[in-house]
Amino acid sequence: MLPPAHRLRSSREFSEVVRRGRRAGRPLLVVSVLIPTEPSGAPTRAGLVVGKAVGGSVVRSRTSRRLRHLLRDRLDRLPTGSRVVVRALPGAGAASSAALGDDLDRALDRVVPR
RNA sequence: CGAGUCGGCCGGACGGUCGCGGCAGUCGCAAGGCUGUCGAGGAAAGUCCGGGCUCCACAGGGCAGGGUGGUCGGUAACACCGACCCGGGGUGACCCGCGGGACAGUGCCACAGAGAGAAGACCGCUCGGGCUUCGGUCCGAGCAAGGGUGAAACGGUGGGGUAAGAGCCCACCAGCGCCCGGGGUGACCCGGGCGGCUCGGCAAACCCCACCCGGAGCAAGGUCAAGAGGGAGUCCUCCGGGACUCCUGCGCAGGCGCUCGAGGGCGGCCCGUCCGAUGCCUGCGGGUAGACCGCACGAGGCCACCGGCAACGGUGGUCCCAGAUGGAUGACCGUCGGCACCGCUUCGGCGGUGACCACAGAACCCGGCUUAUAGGUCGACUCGUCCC
Repeated sequence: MLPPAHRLRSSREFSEVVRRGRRAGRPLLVVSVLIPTEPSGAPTRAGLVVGKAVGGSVVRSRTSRRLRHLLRDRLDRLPTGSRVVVRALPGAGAASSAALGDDLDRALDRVVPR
């Protein structure tokens, strides 16, 4: 888990970010980001989607733990107050942390304005 | 030393950097910080049985339905466990058994075969008669020993008997039924006697018998705030607020009813019985959830001693051991260990390479069962061979 202040908690927020946010796909994952119109002091919040297509429960848990650690180190790259959802694609279960981090970096590059 | 049987345990280790959740303490108005401590499994899995717990209007009788099925014990309970009995397998340790009833009734027994149940005569055996090319062949009567079919053909061996034969008769054996004696709590076992001379299998076919079973499930269920409002979220904003979406003992419309009772519960049906009034039914629109409790001290783990063949029980001591809720229990790096492959080898090993490291992730909690599982380790026992 991320610290409570940085978590997305409800199903409604997840679908909102995925539906209305900017999206960037990579072979292993898809990143959706919803950036507030005006910068605010609110914390950046994130959530993961790791579905059954990724693998069994052991594989899913391992994948989401890896993604969580990778995402934590990159939260400061997003404007404060933005919300982000990372969805793992079927290949993610077999990927190493390094490969996942690579895809995550490239996706964020395309989604975040500089 | 070799082959094997049964059971128990472990299932990566250490270090570094960065992190997460619970609890306790402490600092702080608060957000949060700091310190300490704990933090996945033997199957957490499949969700197949059994219970605890919670709610329901205490759940009664009959029918229907479901389950169990050697005996005795263990247990909260079980379809589980232990010991024993019976049958089968193994030289043995030991293993396997869906193990009540086939004289309560109904039904089925494929293929092959003449015949699959109070069955049957294909080859065959015997006697009589006809024909004969003297090899046989046809008709009638008797028979079921031998052959053949089959998973299974209705006792076996020997003798008597006969035209040939047959429990037709006799002896022994097997089997069935009944009786007596002995052992065992019991399933059952041991011994003896008598009887008709003989009776097949399938109940995981219907069925019969005995015993057991109320339903729904932690999204169970409860507490708190608001009082026609409240809560959650998004967007806009002139920061006063406004708009929209969703949820809810909420709303709107129509209907029925308040002891002459709408409607409903007691799993299904019947009987019976109970509940029942700002209540109930129908339609419209709307379906993954405000916070907290339940929620982790329990049929609990470990260690002694006692009882018991054992499963297990009793007494005493000691320990506190996950509790998340978009869901913690970890991520990365290094060293070691193991495995596979390659090279070298003085056969002891040495070096290198490898996105090689079993099955698998708690969600109310326990007891089981079943299934998955790389590798390692310990113990008891059996058989064979050799040595002393």
